[in-house]
Amino acid sequence: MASTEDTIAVRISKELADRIISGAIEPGSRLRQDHVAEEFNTSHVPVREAFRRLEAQGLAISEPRRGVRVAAFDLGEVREVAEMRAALEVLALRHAAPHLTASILDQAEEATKAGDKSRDVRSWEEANRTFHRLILAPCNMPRLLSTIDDLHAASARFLFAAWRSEWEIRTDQDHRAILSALRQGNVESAAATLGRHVQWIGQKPVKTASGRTRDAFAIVG
Amino acid sequence: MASTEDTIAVRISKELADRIISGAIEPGSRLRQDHVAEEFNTSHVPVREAFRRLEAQGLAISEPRRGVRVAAFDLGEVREVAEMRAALEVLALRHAAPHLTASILDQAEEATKAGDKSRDVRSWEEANRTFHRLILAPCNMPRLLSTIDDLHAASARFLFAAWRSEWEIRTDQDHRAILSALRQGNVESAAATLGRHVQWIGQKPVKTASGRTRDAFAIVG
DNA sequence: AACGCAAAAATTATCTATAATTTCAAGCCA
DNA sequence: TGGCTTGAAATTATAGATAATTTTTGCGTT
Repeated sequence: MASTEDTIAVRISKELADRIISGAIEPGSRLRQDHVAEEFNTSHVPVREAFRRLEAQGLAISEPRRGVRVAAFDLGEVREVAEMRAALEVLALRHAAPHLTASILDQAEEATKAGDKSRDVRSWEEANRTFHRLILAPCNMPRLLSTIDDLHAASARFLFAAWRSEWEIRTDQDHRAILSALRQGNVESAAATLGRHVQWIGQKPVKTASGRTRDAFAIVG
Repeated sequence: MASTEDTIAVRISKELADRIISGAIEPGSRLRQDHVAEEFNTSHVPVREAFRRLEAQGLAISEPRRGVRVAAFDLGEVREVAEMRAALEVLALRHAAPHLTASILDQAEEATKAGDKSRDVRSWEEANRTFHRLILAPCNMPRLLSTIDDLHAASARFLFAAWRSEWEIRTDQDHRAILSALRQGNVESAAATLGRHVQWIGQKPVKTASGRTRDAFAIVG
């Protein structure tokens, strides 16, 4: 990671994005530029630029003169992101399919196996993201891919919010079905499965701060 | 337009976005922060934030320590934006359809008529954008709508680059077909037409700086 | 105790100044 | 002539300082 290449603003935005996604900073909490600046030993100018980047990714919300806060989210937004991912990943897959090689599909299968073996959410999420990236990247549509990346970041955030600690091992049949369809050159079937796959919304009871339990939702694909 | 409400950075980014979209600033040309700052009578700090916003919209590209330049584009990107718009606008329409009222559809029809009467690209583009916004906004998916907005900005840029001056009047049958399908409650048909509609890429010979002619491409829907 | 007002503190937004890097052009050498 | 070096000018990136706004706190009143 050539982080020395990056500008300070980029470094800060990446670090903050990580914390927001992982849940280390709570939704709705304020991001204070001077505090962040002090933590990273910089002035607040790069911090403000980092805030603009987070805003663009949908991870933070800025109100003029009233500061920046970590974006909140609800079931509606989980659904929205799921549907956007379905639409865009299907589009990307259709364009990527002609350029997929056996080697790429093998790597994607490895990623699936890694996901199935994962004993915690974080490593499952990473493997899952790798799978999707591998089969979509050959579409060669940079704007589409970067939009999908932002949606994956949002997905991961929802996921970590719901499955903070416990995670049960599960084998991903969808990934396998997608790979098998692609290997047979059946792009339509692969696309259809992918579209259904990323719209599957998992549900899980979680304890709230007040001790009560409610259902949390997240995209699990 | 309560531009006094906006922060200086937002005002600058809006103005620069306008110029980039209209073609007043050429693709590839550098945006120099001190020059922009001087023009807007500010320091360069808000200018830098404006640059980050333009970057997020895909209108500018920033290379660390080497400055920001207006994003270039080619036929591939025109196609990419067209396909993303098709996928996302269809999604938005499906969700908006149940909330569409007769009044909204009437307004959309007015927008279509305004487009048909337009004698220049700029007013046609505005009417077209109004039409799409009207029928999609009720989907109530803010993230989706803002992504679509950015894609419309890109579309407009391609359009203005191709049809800088001449524009021929044309009646938009697609818009009418979409409205009629929606009035009959036939969402699937409306969505299918919309998907085809925004992927239609117009082609037009334009004179290059060197006096030669080449084909320019743009999304015309 | 609850409410509202006012002063103090904190915070954001912007400006000015400085350091670091890149660009560009003139001069030099092969 | 052509490519390379070098230094000046331009430009970006960051720091430090200031003005303006918002939030918090504390006090007095009901």
